[in-house]
Amino acid sequence: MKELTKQQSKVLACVEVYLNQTGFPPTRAEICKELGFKSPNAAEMHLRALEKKGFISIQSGSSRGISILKSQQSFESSREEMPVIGLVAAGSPTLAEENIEKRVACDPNMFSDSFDYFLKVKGLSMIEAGIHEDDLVAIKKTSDVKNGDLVVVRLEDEVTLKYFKKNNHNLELIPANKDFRTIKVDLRKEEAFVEGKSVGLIRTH
Amino acid sequence: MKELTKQQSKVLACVEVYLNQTGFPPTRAEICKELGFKSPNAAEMHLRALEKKGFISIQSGSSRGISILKSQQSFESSREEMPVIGLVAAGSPTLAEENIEKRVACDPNMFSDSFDYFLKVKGLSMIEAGIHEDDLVAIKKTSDVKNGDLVVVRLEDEVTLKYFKKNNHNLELIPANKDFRTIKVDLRKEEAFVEGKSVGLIRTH
DNA sequence: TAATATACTGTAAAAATATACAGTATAAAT
DNA sequence: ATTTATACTGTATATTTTTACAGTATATTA
Repeated sequence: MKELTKQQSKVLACVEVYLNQTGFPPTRAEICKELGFKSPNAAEMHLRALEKKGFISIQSGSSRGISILKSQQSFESSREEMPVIGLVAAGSPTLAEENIEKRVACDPNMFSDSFDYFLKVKGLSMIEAGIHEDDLVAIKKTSDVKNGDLVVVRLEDEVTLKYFKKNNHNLELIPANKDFRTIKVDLRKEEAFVEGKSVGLIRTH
Repeated sequence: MKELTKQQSKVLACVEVYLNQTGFPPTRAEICKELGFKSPNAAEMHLRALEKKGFISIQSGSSRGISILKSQQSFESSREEMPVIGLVAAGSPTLAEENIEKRVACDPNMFSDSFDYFLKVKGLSMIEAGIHEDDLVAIKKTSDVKNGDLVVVRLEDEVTLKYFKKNNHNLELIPANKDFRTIKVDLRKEEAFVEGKSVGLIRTH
């Protein structure tokens, strides 16, 4: 029921192209001219079908009142839906589809630095830094971090969000909660991978 | 010569917002309705000026034939530039141009509820709620708030962000910091205006 | 074989829209 | 003191546009 006929697909493409070129949607007559129809009703019927199938909405009575709901050519990288990843205990936070809890539309440059994904916080280890459970921390993938940065580090099979402090081979991952202990890593004996650092945070109240 | 007057700027913003919300540009009449003009010619003249200054192009004879050439606020199709307002001591936080510190591109529905602007937090009165100085709290304009909500309230000439608690005529505005005192208002003697409530928060690290 | 869906043509009227024209008012510039 | 630019109101009209109605044709389904 949700599939488009060949002609409906053409009409939808025509509307999208027109929109991209002019910045506003075409009239029925313009669609006809573009696709070679001789009656505005041809375009009208296709638009109605597209609306019924949920691809567009038509604002009745308004000229050019067509809004694209489902874009046909929507697989462009221009979408700014940032993935939200749960802080899973095992394995690094990958962007594999199964780890993505949801996506949030926002500007990748809304913080001082760009970022690659959101990490959903579990636990209370950073509570005194004002980071609560279920907050979304914006993570920029990088291993270029300084002491004091809030970083995502993977140790063995555990991923953690902590303050970063390193002196030679001694790495400390410092929580912001008196009830938690600093994780100390001797880099000569154990491995630690810096996955990224936080550039911001969002929370839903 | 390329600078916009205040009104031209408003009209351009109006067109851009309309476009983002509906997917097509507004008519002259719709601009008037939005901005409070009573003559379609008011919109017409501003549009002509915007065209002359190179911010838009108008396809003569076409309804809604407005194309944005230079966007005032460079935002993408599915996002809006949400205003950021400083928490000023005097007066209510209005969206007047002079109160807007900057704008942040993001999805107005990124939180559980839609919102109207960001309030930039001053002071530490909500620190135990994980709300820091300079955090941006997303505010939805409403007076429909419940006890426990994080609200923006105006008292006399002071605007404050606190937890809301009301019993009959006793209003309490509760901070989240032991060093601050709860503000108690007897609504029979003093007035208090609920400007809105928080639906979320963003912070730049 | 009839019914149904797709895909149109052609016409026309009502409604939406752009846009010209004639004014008014105000503040800043000359 | 007069011009100039900004910022409108109010009205009217030609044009654009939507949209309903009446058909035609063809392929597919029942």
